[in-house]
Amino acid sequence: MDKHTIYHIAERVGVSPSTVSRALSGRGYCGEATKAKILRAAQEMNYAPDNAAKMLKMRQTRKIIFAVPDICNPFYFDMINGINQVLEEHGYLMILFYTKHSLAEELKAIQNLRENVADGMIMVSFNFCEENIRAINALQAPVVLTNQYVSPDGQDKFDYVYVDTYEGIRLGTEHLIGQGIRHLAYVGGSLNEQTGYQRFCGYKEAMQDAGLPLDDRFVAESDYTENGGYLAALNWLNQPDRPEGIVAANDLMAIGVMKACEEAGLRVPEDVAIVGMDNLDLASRVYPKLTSVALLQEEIGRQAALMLMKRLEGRHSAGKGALKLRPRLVVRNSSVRDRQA
Amino acid sequence: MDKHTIYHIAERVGVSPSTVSRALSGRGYCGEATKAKILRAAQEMNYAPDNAAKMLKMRQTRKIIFAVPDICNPFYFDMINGINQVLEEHGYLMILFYTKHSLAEELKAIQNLRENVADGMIMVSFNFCEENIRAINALQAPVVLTNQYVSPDGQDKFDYVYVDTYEGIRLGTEHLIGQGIRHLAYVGGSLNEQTGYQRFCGYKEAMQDAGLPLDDRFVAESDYTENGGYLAALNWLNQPDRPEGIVAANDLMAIGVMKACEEAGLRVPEDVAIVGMDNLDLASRVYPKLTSVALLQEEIGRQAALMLMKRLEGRHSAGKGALKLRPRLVVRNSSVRDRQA
DNA sequence: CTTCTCCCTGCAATCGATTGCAGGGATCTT
DNA sequence: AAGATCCCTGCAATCGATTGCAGGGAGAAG
Repeated sequence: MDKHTIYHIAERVGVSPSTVSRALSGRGYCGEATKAKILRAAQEMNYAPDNAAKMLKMRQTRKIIFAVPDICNPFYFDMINGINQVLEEHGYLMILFYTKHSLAEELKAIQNLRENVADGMIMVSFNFCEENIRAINALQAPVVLTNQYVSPDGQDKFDYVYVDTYEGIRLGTEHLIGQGIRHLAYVGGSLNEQTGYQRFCGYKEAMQDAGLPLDDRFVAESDYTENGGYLAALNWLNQPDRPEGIVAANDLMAIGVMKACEEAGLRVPEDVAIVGMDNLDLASRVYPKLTSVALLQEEIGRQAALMLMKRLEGRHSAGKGALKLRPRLVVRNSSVRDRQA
Repeated sequence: MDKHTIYHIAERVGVSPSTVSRALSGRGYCGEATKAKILRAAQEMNYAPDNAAKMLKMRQTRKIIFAVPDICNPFYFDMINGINQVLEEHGYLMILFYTKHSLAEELKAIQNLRENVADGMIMVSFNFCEENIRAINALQAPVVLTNQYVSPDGQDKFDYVYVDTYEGIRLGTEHLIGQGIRHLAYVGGSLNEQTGYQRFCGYKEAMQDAGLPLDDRFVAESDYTENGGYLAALNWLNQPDRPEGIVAANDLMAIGVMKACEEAGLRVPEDVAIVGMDNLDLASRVYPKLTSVALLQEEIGRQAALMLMKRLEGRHSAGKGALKLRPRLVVRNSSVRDRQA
């Protein structure tokens, strides 16, 4: 039951620790007879190798950090799932790090990498700024981001995998326009942040291309929560010229919008048509079912993990990796007037 | 940018590595002047301590494993959240380990503990059997289970925190009976597994206490998935003496049951009243809103983590810890006939 | 019989931080 | 002035596994 080391095994079998190490790891020469004796002794003594010692000597942890802004958002669980599939195949473990949308926590995650807590990191960040980008670039360990990020100078050392959310919002907006709706509103995230701004552009350009006017009163900067969507919609629905269609930059906000419609006594989609984005499990369960843009989060997780594994295994070491996936519109009842809910 | 060690700092400042270690860790004596010089040098050299070396010498990792059967089930998100709150306060990281409901994977998680990958583990297991119980008992590291588990001999060394799901199902069943429903059905998990059996007993005893007959035809052993609930209900709803009320042992199955009702053209709750258990976020979002028994998963996570922290900090080392939380019924539309959906 | 390989094994250094022990200097006590 | 006390610092061992180097034995080749 006590902790045994290779030294104990060595003593018992009557060989040197190095031989034990070679027998157990399979590296280097080792005679069949001694190897068998060593393996049997290890078995009998219930030997387990010490991870810390291995880490120290081998200079690798076989762990990666997944830094995620918000554990509560179901969006990320699909990513976790995708990442985990790949890690498992490669014999890595996942350390889940919750950054709470805060720069300070992201820097803590980065610090953990500096301390060799893990071999690499996959990060979802809404806080791109000079400070964390510099910190990431200074790392030895590879990092994969899952946001779109346009590097100012093209000098950044990290890879990224992302879905084009500009195109996603554009798809959703064009879908509503295609339903004959001309008076639209948009609720998204902060416009000061790259992702939030790109999504808004998807809306803006779809409107412009259809020759529709853009009204500031019907564009809300919110926070990706259900309540945020609810509040934005509540404001619009009281106006005499309320919108007939609302594009939300994620599903949670779209669900908040639906709730506001319900309270205002408006029917979805007859009075107000709605599209969301993320295509959460939830989207097909709310009433009416929510039309949403699928962002393939599981696939993103898988691809990000694959990219990280490549880096860690030394292949693919030159150049920056970037992979862009295309979103897909999933049409349900919240946006189509001639369907049954 | 290169990796620096305390030896480099020592050389630069002109002291010994031990002094550097003392200055940085704050343990042992160290003069103020030298300490200041050392801290400044560390700062300038961008020094980061090596986690592996620290782990090896200190014999602790400051990580814990959370072994969870199913990453896709939203039930566990809340637990992760609760656990994480406590870990963060104590400066621990979480390694997420996905056991896929498989004994082999649970044993792998245990093996990781034996190899000192983490200092302790919180585990959700539906595979209690002699093999993994023995493996857990043989561990040095503390383990907290979040299932109810009645030890045959009282000799087990692990703690547990759980919600009494027997009482939960009983609450749900009594609620339906209280609505005047006399013809009930129950869909749960395997009866060969402790948790599954206890839940069934909650149903059975509530029925018996109300003087209602128990009919094997209306008890289904399923698998806690939406589809499992769907199939069980489909079978019942075709019968001439279909049940007026269905108790499901979790929300996903309850939602499957609702789907079957919808397809069979039966109204919920007018034709069939339904209660679930878990009180997922989803329960209040489906249509009609699902009455469910809340199992306080976030609180369980928090309590389990607290118990583990106590063990790791050496307090509370004697005796087995057990904490039982009481479930709570949340009444919504799926079970009450005189409400609006 | 000698020489050259080819295996197998042991010695000892190494990864980077921590810590018990002891020595030395400064200050205080009697 | 001698001894006691308190700080500060360095030496060296330690945690447990890995690995380059070299020595030794067996067999093959000449």
